[in-house]
Amino acid sequence: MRRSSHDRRHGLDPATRFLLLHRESNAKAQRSMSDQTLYTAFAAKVESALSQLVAEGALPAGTSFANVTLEPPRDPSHGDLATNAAMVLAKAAKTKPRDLAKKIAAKLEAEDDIASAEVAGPGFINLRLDPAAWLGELKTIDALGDEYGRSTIGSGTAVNVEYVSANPTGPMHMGHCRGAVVGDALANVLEFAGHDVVREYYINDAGGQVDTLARSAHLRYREALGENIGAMPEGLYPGDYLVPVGEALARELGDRFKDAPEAEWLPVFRAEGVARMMDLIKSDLALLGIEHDTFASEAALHAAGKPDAAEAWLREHDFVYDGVLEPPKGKAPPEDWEPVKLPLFRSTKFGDDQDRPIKKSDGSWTYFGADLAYHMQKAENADELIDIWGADHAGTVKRIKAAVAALSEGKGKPVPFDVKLIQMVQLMRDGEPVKMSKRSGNFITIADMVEEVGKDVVRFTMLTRKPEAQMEFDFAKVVEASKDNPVWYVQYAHARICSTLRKAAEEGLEPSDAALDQLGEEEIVLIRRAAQFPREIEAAAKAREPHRIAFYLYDLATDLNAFYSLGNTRTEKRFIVAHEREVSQARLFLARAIGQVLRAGLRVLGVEAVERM
RNA sequence: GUCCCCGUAGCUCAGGUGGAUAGAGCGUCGGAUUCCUAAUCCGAAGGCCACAGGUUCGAGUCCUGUCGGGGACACCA
Repeated sequence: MRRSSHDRRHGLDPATRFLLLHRESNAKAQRSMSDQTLYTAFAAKVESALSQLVAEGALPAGTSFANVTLEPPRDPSHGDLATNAAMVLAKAAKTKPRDLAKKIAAKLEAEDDIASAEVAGPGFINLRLDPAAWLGELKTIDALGDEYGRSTIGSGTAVNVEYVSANPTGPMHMGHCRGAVVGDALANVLEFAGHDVVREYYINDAGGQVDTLARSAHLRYREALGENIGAMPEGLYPGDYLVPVGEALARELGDRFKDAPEAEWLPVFRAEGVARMMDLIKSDLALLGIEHDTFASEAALHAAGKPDAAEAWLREHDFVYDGVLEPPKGKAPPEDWEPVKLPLFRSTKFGDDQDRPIKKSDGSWTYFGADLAYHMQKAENADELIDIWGADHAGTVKRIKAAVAALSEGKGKPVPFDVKLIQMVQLMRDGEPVKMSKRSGNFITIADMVEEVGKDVVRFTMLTRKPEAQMEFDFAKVVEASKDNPVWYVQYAHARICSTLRKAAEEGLEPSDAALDQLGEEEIVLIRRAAQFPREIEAAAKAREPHRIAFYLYDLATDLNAFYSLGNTRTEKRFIVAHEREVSQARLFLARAIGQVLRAGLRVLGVEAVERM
C-alpha cells in the first residue's frame, strides 16, 4: 500500500490521523480471517488440552502457557507439528516431562484432524495431522489471497520507524542504501503484522553542514551567472549535482545575491538548497520504491522551541546539570582542548561512559540536544519507536536511548525504543572493492546502482543478510541468473507458476478445489511450507528482522522447484497431467496458492513478482 | 584505553528470542531432461559452531573472559 507523503513538521496532521484510523479498522476486519490459519487453530487445540489437564488437577490452576510453542519440527520425519508443552510445564506439574507429555498426547489424539500424537526425545509431542487439515489450509490461502499472512499481533500499537534521514546536502549514495531498504521492508513487515506504522525521515537542516551546502550552492550560482569560480575550495561540496541548482537559482533569483554580503544570501541559499536536496533525495528514494509518510525538520523543531522544553523538563528532574566535560578518551586529545562548563545530560546513569552536552559553549544546541527533543516529539505520537542507523553511529546509541528512557518513563508513558544498526556494504566489481572518494565528489549513488542492476535486485540483495553483519554487494553476482542469486531464483519460481497457469488456461484447465484429496504427500510438503508464511511474518515483526522473509521465500521457491522437477521423471506428478482433469485442477489450485504466497512475501519486501522471465 | 557489531563446511551465509542427529548456495564428485520455463532437480563428501569457563533437564543461541576481523570514541553531523 502506498500513501501520499505529507511534508509536515511535527505532530500528526489530520490526514495522517485519518489514515491511521482507517488502517486500524482494516486490521480489525482482518482479524477473524487470519485467526483461521492452521497454526493458530492447532495452537488453540493444544491450549484446550492443557486447560483440560488443569481442570483435572494434573496441572496447577493458573499455570502460564506463555512459553508453550507449537511449531514444525526441524526434521520433517518427526511429524507435522511439535510442541514443547510437557518440557516447559513439567516443573509446575511436578512430574517428569515424558509423563506429562503422555497425558497431553492422549488429549490431543482425541482431537479431530490429529492422526497421531507421539511422545519423543526429552518430552516433545509430535503431531501428525490428517491430510485434510493441510488441504483446508490450502483453501484458506486461496480464500484470503493477498491477505494471507497478515497478522493482528501488532494491532493497537503504533510504531514510528525512522530511516534514511540522510543529510540534505547531496544525492543518496551507497552508504544510505542498505538502511533505506531494511527500514522500508521493516516498516512493511510491521504493517503486515498489524501495526500502525509511520515511516519518518528526519531532516538535519539546522547544522553547520547546511551552511556549507548554502555556500557551495552560492558558488555554483555565481558560476551560472558567468563567473569563473575555478576549482571548488576545500571544505565545500564539489559534486556536480549542485551545478543545476546554481543554474536554477540564477534563473529564479537573478544576480541580486551575486556580490551581496553572505549574511544577506545565506538564509535564502540554505532554504533553497535544502528544498532542492530533499527533492533529489525523494526522487532517489522513489527509485527504490520508498516513500516516507513524514518528513520532520530539525530547523522546525528548533523554531517550535522543543529543545528548550526538553531541557527545562530534564533540569527539573535532575537529568541535566551544568558540569565540566571530560576530555575526549581517544588516544590523542585535541590540542585546543579546554575545560568548559556546559549543560550535560546524565547519560552515565544509563550506562554511557560520560555525560553528554546538549548545548555548545556558544549556547547553540548540539546534535544530541536537538535529537533528544526530536525523539521526545516522536514518542508523543507513537507507542514504539524504531531508528535505523548506520553502524558508524553506534557510539551514540546509549545516550539517545538513555534520553528516551528518561523522558518517556519520567512522563509516565514508557516508550519502547529500538535502534537497529546497519553495517556497511562493501561494493565489489570483478572481485575488487569499488573505491569511492567522497572528497572528490566521486561516489556511487543509489541512482547509479538502480540503473545498473534494477530496484528489485538492490532491495532483495540488501535483505539477504542480517543487517548487523557486514556484507558485500557484487555487481556481477547480483545480476547472475542462477540459483546462486536469490532474487532471480525466487522470481523464477513465481514466473514458472504463472507460466504453468497460462499453459493450463490454453488447454482449458482452471484451478479448482473440487478434488484436493487427490493431492499427495509431495504436494503437502509445499502446503506445509506455505502455511508457515503467517508465522514468518510474525517472527520477523517481533524480531524486527525483515531479512527472514527473504530467506523464507527462497525456501519456498526451492520447494516449488523441487516439486516441479518431480514431473520430469514422474509425469503423473506434473501440474498438468494429460487426461487427468481433476488432479490437474487440484495441482493448479496449489500452484496458484504458492504463487500468491510468493507474491505476498515479495510485496512485503518491496520486490516485484514478475510473471515472465 | 573504552564502547558497539561480527566469528558456523574450502568460499559466501542462514539458524524461527534455549530444544531432538547442525542447514542452504557456490565449489568438488556422481546422477537426472523426447516433458508444464534444465536459468532446474536428486544424491555424496565436507563441522572442536574462534577458544576457555559458567548458567540448567538441554547452549551455535544466554553470562564472563581471551583471541581474531570491522566500526566508533568533539562542543562535528
